[in-house]
Amino acid sequence: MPVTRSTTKKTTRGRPRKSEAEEGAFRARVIGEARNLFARDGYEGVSMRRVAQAVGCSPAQLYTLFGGKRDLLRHIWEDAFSELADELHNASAEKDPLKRLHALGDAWCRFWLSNPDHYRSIFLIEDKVNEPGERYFVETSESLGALDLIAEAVSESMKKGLLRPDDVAAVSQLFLCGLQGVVFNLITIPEFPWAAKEQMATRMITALIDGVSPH
Amino acid sequence: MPVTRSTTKKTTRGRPRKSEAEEGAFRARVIGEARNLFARDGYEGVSMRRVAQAVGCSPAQLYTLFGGKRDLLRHIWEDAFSELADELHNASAEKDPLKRLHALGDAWCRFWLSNPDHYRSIFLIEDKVNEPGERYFVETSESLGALDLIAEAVSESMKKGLLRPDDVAAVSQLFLCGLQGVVFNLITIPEFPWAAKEQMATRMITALIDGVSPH
DNA sequence: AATATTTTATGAACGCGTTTAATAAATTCA
DNA sequence: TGAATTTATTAAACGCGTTCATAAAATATT
Repeated sequence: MPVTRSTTKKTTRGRPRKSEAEEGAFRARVIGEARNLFARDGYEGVSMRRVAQAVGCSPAQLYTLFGGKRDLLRHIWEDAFSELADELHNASAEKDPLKRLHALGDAWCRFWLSNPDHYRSIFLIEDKVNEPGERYFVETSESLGALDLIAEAVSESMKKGLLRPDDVAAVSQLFLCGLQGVVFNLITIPEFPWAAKEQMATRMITALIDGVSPH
Repeated sequence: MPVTRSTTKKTTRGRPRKSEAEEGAFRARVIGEARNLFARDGYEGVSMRRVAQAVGCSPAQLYTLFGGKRDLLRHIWEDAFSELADELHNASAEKDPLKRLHALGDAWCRFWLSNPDHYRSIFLIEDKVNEPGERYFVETSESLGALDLIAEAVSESMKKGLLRPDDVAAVSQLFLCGLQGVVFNLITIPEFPWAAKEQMATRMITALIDGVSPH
């Protein structure tokens, strides 16, 4: 066995590796082209072959930089997530923790409901469910960053006696689930005659807040 | 234009149509084989070609009886749904409408959480979102039958003053969303450290009931 | 028996995501 | 200048869901 894999080979014999800058530039170009195509024709409407053609490389080469089509898509989400992060940040400006909690939930729902295509691409997929470790949702810090903000508001509310003392994580997750449920149903079953489609998110938030309030 | 398409042609000239019995038997056979395969190897793990081979016909013929792979799957759900319907029916035995509401939500969540593969196959799909009209979820009466039972419990609870008077449909849908959110999150992000995974459904139900209770 | 007609069944193809074996390119060493 | 070696790139293939033109089958009419 080679005792130590020398940290940096002084001289290598074969073809040199692409510089990180080169690789980064190529990645960026692929992501850019893919974003355009996805935006125009949707995730399902764009094939890897088409992305490759737009970039000017072979389909196979895409797989040297990205794990697959979904992984490629993930790099595009990050824009969406940062936009969501902005809105959550704005919502966090509210001082009163209960109002903030409400604002956070509202922002979350409003964002996804106005970006249903993103939502579908991200959450509605059954592929490769059992791939352990790297999971897109948990991976993307911005996503569960919302949970952190919620947890903060919940914790603060409990300290101030605005919410019944309880397991902060559990209550926060309850909120996330409620919001997720509203968004999920409204997006996946849009033709169902939902009562008060607009107020449903607000309704969920107020109901949950009431439900975990003192008395 | 042919004035009247005669209701039943006395004699037709070409090859006679397959009798409904024949067609039904064939359908049943396909569904049976498909169910076995899906149960063994999962939805993604079974190809139409394999189903056809198991049945003993060409892949193309499957498309004369079923709209596609997903449509084929839908016929298999119906078992699952009727099982769910049974459990919901049991839950409906409870007289007290609030307790019944709780039992219904509990049954719903427990069912899906113990059949995550079914859940994923049914709910987690982004294909053909915009096909108008025939939508699997709404279509399957058993599914929103749960909503009817919930609505009944909600309505009765309101009449008895156990819940704050409100739009019955809206409140019922709120419950469905909350439950859906819990199940969705627990199933799609199983590796996340959910606090109190088991009690989460109960927590959601009680919180929502509290949230829409008087005072 | 031959033909026309209607329905059933399928072989072959399409584009898809992805893998892989082979090739091309770029460098160091002899 | 070659040969060796390492990396980059791709052509070809696989199995997939699905479609469609065509073939096969089964009947009524001539």
